Amino acid sequence: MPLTFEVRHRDGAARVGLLATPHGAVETPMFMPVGTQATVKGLTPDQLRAAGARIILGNTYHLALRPGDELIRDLGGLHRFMGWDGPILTDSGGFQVFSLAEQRTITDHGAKFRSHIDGARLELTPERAVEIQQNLGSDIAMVLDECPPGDSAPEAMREAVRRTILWAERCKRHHTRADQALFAIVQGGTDLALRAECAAELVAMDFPGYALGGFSVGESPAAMHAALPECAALLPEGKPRYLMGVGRPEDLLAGVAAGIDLFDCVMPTRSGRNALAFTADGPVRLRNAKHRRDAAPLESGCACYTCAHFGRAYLHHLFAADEMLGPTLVSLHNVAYYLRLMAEARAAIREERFAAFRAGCRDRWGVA
RNA sequence: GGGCAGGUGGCAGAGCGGUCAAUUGCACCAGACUGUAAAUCUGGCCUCUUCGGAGUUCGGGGGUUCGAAUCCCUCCCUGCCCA
Repeated sequence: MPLTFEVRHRDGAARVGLLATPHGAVETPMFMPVGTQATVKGLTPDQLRAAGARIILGNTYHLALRPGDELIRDLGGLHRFMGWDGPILTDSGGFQVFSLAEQRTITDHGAKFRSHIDGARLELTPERAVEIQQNLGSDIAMVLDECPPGDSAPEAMREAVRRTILWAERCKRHHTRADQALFAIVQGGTDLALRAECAAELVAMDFPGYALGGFSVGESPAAMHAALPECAALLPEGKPRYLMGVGRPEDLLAGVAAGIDLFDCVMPTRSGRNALAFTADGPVRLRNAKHRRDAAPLESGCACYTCAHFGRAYLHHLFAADEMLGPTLVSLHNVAYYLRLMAEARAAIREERFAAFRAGCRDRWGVA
């Protein structure tokens, strides 16, 4: 078995589980930092591990383009290539079908792209997406899906669901690597009937794990929060559930409450590079002048390397001076904060006080 | 002492008769960031404003003109070159 999953505690719909992969086991709910181009931007594997990261992401589209999936295969696979020996999940490139919309056309055969690097034409088919991910050797691969914008017309949404199902089937048929699990992705936007239809089809194909895609793609956060519980409930109880691309701390807790096990998001690292830090007391914009003389740590009580060694004034200075250590230190803290939040959520679920924990967090963040 | 070149918003630096409250960059201030085309992007940055505008600005003073940052006179100041 390339992957096992076991639910160990429940608190309402929220659950604590253990996900075991060929590169190690991780407790869930878990947040996965995003390392699109075989690097979680600005952080070394050691720093990631120290921040609490146990499983990270890589990207099919980016790595196939550069340096090439065959090259990575020949060099021993993605784990060895990037020096990360823990579990890796690779995204299929489905999100690039969405985010590179300007230079792409979609047919049932696949998505034709224009490389964002040099403009070269290339095509990502379900089969090719699987092949790339098998070459990368990730522990968890994702099916190629079509991820329409949140404000898409109902017909476009239905078409995306139809194609996502079609592609999932082809991915599954093409997938042969025994030490890799292939997860399916449910689309359908905030239309619950469409979600249900998509989930039913995919569940019938019996994947080892399921993701909810197509969230945080333009719809309101409130609409996403409202749809999550029902969407998560459409997925098999005993298999891992992954909410793709989400999100802010409050979105993560909404997902956990709905019964989601895995999350990924660029937010902690991208925001970290842009001087926005997440803390138990809400976001801190380190470029703001009010931190110029503040010797206090970014977050008091935080055990991360950044908070243990530096004050806000120093971090402010690093960003003002455009020093590369600033993005690194704040990314490090943000990743540590996200992972601590997940650890606290797991503890709260074990003690069956998750709802109170979530309410307390929202209170301190100042979220309405 | 003589010659030349200049003095524009925090800084650098455009503009050289009206469309100029004045291009642009930097600095500064604030905001955004959700399966990474992002160490990125957006907005603000003379004063007041009921956000429609209004009032004062381009070294100082005087003048020409319907109209001047832009032309003339004069004074002050800076840089370079020659004595």
